[in-house]
Amino acid sequence: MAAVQKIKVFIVDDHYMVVEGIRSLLQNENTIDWLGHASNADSCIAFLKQQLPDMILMDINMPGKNGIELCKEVKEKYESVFVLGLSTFNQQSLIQKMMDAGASGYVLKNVSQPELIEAIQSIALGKEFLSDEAAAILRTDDAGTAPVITRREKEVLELLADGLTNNEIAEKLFVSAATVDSHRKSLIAKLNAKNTPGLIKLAFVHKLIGN
Amino acid sequence: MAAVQKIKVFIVDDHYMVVEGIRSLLQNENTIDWLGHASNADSCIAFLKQQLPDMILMDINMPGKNGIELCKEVKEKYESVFVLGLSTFNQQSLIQKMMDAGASGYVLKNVSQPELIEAIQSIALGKEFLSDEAAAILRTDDAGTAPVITRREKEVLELLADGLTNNEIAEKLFVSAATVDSHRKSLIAKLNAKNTPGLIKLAFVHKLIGN
DNA sequence: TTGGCTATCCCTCAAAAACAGGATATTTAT
DNA sequence: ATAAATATCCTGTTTTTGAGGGATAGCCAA
Repeated sequence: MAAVQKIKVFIVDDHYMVVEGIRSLLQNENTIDWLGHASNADSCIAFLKQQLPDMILMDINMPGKNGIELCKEVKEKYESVFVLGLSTFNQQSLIQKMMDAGASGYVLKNVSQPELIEAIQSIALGKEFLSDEAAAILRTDDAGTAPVITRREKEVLELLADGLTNNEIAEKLFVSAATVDSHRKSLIAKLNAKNTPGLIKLAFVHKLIGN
Repeated sequence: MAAVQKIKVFIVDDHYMVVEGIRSLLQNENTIDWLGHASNADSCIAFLKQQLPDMILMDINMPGKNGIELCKEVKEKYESVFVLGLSTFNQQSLIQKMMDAGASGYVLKNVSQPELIEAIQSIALGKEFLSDEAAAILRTDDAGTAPVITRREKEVLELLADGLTNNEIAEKLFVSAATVDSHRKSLIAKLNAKNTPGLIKLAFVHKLIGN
C-alpha cells in the first residue's frame, strides 16, 4: 500500500489560520504533497490554470463565490480533480448541495487528523468520503420534513416576512388577496406551522429565507 | 521592548485545525508561550483550576456553552485573565456581546499572523484590541437599529415565533392576554416591525432568536 | 428622591388573519 | 395522454391583530 505517487493537494480557504492548521495536520504525512493554497475562488481558478492538483480541499463558506459554485466550476473545467468540502456547519442542505456540485467528500472543520488523512486517501482512490457526522446528518435527513416550496410561494413568503399583509402582497403581485391567502395557507401546511409568525420562524430554520 | 516574561496563552476552539493553525501562527513568536488548548467550555474551566494563563483566545461559536457565556464565567472567576474573542462572523451584535461579556478584544478568523500577534501583545499590556474589520463594524454600527429587549419580551418573542397566539402565551406565562399583547406591541415598536410576522423576521436578522 | 424603565393590566374598534369549505385553469412530470 | 401539482379565485365564520388610547406598582440608577 506504499504510495508510489504522492497525492497533490491544494487548499482553498479564506481563513489563514485554517490553512495553517491543515498544513500542520498534513505536513508529516508522506503520502500527501502540499501544493499551496488560495484564499478565494478566483485565486483558486487562477492557480489551476498553471498546475493541476489531484485534490482540492475547499471551504464552503467564503466571501464572494462560495465553495458550492467553485466546486461546480472546477468539476466542469477539470473533471479529474477531486474536491473535498470543508465546513464549520453540519447542515443537511449544505452537504447535499456540495455533493451535488460534484464533491467527492465532506468533512467538518472539527475533523481529527487521522480522519482527514483517511478522507484524502479514500477520495484519491476514487471513493466518496463523508465524515461520520456528515454521513449521520445525511441519513437522519429530514427527508419528510424537507420543505419544498414553489417559486410563487417563496415570493409570498418573503413578502410576508417583510411584514406585508395579504392585501398588500396581492397588490404587489397583481393577484387577488384570496390567492395570496391560499399560498400562505399552503406554506403553513407545508412547513407545519401554526400561523404566520410561526411560519416565518420555520422558514428561517429551514433556510428558505435568510437575511 | 524585549519581553521579560512570555505571554502565556491558552486556546479554546472546537475545531482542531484552527487550534493547529493558531499554534503554527504563534510558534515562532518568542514572546508568547503556548499553554495548551481545550475544545469546549467545560475543559477550559477545568484547565483554569490547575493553571492560569495570561490570556485565552476563545472561539465564540462552540457547541454547548458558547464563547460569550464562557467569557463571562472566566471573567467572573479569574478577573485577571484577558480574553480575546475569535470568530468567523463579523456581526455587530456578536462583537458587542463578546466585549460586553468582558473580552479585551475580538478578531476574525481570517486575521493575519502579524495582526494576531499584535492583538495578543496589545491586550497583554492591558489595552483593548479590535481587528480593523471588527472595529469598522462596531462603528458602522446600526446604533439606532440596535435592539435591546427585556427578559419578558424575549420570552414572549420566542413563544410568538413558535406560533402561539396572545391568548396561548398568556396562559403559559400566567398573565393576561392584554399584557402579552403589550409586550408584543413594544417588540414591534422596538424592532420597527410592521406586524408580528415581520417582527419574527427582524428578530432573526438581529439574532434575538435563533433556531 | 425623582425620573425612567419594566411589567402588569385595562379599553375600543376596525382590519386582518385563521379556518373551512370549494372551484377552475394551467403547468409539469410521468 | 393523463395525473399531479400549481396558481388562481370564491364564500363564509371565528379569532386574532393592529392601532389607538391609559393606568399602576416596583425597581434601579442618577
